[in-house]
Amino acid sequence: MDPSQMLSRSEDAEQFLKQLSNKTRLMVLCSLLDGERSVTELLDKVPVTQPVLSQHLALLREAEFVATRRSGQTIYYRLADERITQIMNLMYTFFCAED
Amino acid sequence: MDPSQMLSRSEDAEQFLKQLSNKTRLMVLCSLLDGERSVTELLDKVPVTQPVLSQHLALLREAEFVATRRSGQTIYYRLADERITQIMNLMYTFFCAED
DNA sequence: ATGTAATATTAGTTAAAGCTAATGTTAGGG
DNA sequence: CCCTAACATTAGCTTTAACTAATATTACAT
Repeated sequence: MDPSQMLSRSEDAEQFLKQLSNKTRLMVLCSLLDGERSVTELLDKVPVTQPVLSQHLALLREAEFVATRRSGQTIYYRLADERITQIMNLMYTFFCAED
Repeated sequence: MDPSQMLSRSEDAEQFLKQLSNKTRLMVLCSLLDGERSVTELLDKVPVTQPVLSQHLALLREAEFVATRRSGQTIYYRLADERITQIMNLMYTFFCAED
C-alpha cells in the first residue's frame, strides 16, 4: 500500500478505535448487543451518573455507532454500525467468554 | 453478567483498545501482519521520527503485543498476541480492504 | 399552567496521551 | 580504544479526553 494511503487509513482506524476505547461506552455497546435499551435501562447496568452516560451516548450517536428511537419521554438506543457489532463480539470473546 | 465483573472486564478491554488506538502503532502492527521487521524497516514505512517510533515500540512491548529478537545491532519486532492478529485483520477489512 | 420524569447540554477543571529535543546504550568496525 | 550505526530513554510541554456541577429541554399528567 502507498505510504500516504496507509497513513490516512490508520488515522481513520485510530479515530474509530478511540471512540470505542472507554469502559462506559464499551458497557453500553455490550448491553446493546442483544437489542435496544432505554437510557434508564442503560443507567441501571452501567455505573455512572446520568449526565456522564448522556455525554457518552452523545459521542456514540455522533460517531453513528448507535441510533435512537423515541417513545414518549423514553429514548431507546440500538447498535447502528455492523463494524461495531463485529468488533464488540470479538471483544466479548477476548474479555468475557467463559473460562 | 454481574455488574462488578462487567465493570472490571470493560476496564481491561478499554486498556487493550487504548493501547491500539494510535495511528503510528496501527501502522506498525499492520506492517508486522506479514512477518517480522527491524526498527529501521519500520521507520521506512511509518512516517515518524526515530525516538517517537521507539516510544511507541516500547509501549507495544510493555503491552506484550509484540516481541523482539536481536541480531547484532538490529532488533526485529514481531506480533506476539493472537488477539492483536485477529483484531488487526478485522481492522484491515474495515479500513483497507479493496472496494 | 404547573410539576415531574426522562434525557441532553454546557462550562470549568483535572488527568492522561503524544510530541520535541536532548541524551543514553549496545554492538561492531577500523 | 574510538567512532558510527541502530535503537532506547528521559524531561518538559501541549493537546485531548473525561469527570463534576449546574442547567436546559421535551413529553406527559394533573
